[in-house]
Amino acid sequence: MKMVFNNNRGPMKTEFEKGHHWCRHRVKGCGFRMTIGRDAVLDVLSNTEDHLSAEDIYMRVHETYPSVGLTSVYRTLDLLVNIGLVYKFDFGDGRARYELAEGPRGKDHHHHLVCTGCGRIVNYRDFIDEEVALLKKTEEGLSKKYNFAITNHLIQFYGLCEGCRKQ
Amino acid sequence: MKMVFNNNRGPMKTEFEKGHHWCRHRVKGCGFRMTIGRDAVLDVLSNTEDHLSAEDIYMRVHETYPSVGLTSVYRTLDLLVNIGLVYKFDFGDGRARYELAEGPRGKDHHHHLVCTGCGRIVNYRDFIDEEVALLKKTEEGLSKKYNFAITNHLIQFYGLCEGCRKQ
DNA sequence: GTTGTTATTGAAAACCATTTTCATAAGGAA
DNA sequence: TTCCTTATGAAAATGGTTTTCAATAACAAC
Repeated sequence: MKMVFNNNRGPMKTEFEKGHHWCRHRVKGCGFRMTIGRDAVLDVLSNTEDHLSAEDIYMRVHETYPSVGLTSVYRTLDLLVNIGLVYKFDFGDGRARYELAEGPRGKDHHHHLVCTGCGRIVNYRDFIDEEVALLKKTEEGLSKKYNFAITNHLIQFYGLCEGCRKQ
Repeated sequence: MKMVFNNNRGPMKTEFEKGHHWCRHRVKGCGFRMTIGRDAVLDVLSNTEDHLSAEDIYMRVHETYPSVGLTSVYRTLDLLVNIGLVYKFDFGDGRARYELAEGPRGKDHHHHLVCTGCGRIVNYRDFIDEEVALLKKTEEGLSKKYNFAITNHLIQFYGLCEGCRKQ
């Protein structure tokens, strides 16, 4: 195994051990095997701020591990979404996008601002507190009224970014 | 021209004239021709509470006008979305769904509760006032901060309906 | 009503993200 | 290391949507 970096006072880390520790534990804890492909996908997701599509992720994984195929990336993403480690989004451009669901400090909130011109996506956290309060209240009300067990929500704003507006 | 119904004190209405008057004016006002297929699609959309896919709409149109093809339904929906008469939604089941954007009294709000089990979709209006107030405020803030011209928003809750929870 | 121009159409083929198939490879408990 | 099972890659299949292209229909001008 190739030694890669040693960023703290613990033992040397291998490629298999960097980043997303809790994710790997979760995968194994759910009874799935940890493989190079799964690790590589988690690695890509935990090292980006972008909203990557399956193919984006495949291309980045492919740089380091050319043996990992697109099919496996799809399968891995599907698995990660199912066990709740990853969120899958649709911004209307015909391909799904994926984001790590939570950081080390717990659930993040994923609200988006989407440019319908160029497809640029901004993750915003402004107003999140107020939104969360309203969402919680709404969620409770809707759950009761419509007898739904609500597990998730989605808020997206669509518009044109500065660049696209100029044209 | 086939006479169909006469539901008020005005002149007899033809099939071409029932329902969605403002929609037809908008289509022509934007420089497009009014055709049987376009009229039929608008007719289906203005007579349903459901969230129909392109194929759903095609099948309903096909009952009355078997000569209208699926391709035209797609093209018409695309046109209607572009001129703002129709909203296109994605609920994550791999096919787009369409809803008339506004009723005679102005813009409606389209917020959804989606069952991830069976795909059932509920349009809710509960909490809309509070949501709209927050959305407006958020919209203004985000517009300013990120330099976006926001034109639209989307709120969806995902969960399991009563029936799906029992399984 | 007729004509002429041009947008619109249907059918079939193309497209493309995603899924399935199936034989092979690799994880990991014993 | 062995063995069983899960995971994998390559290729084919799938399915919603779009494109192509020749034929048709809308509608403005006559």
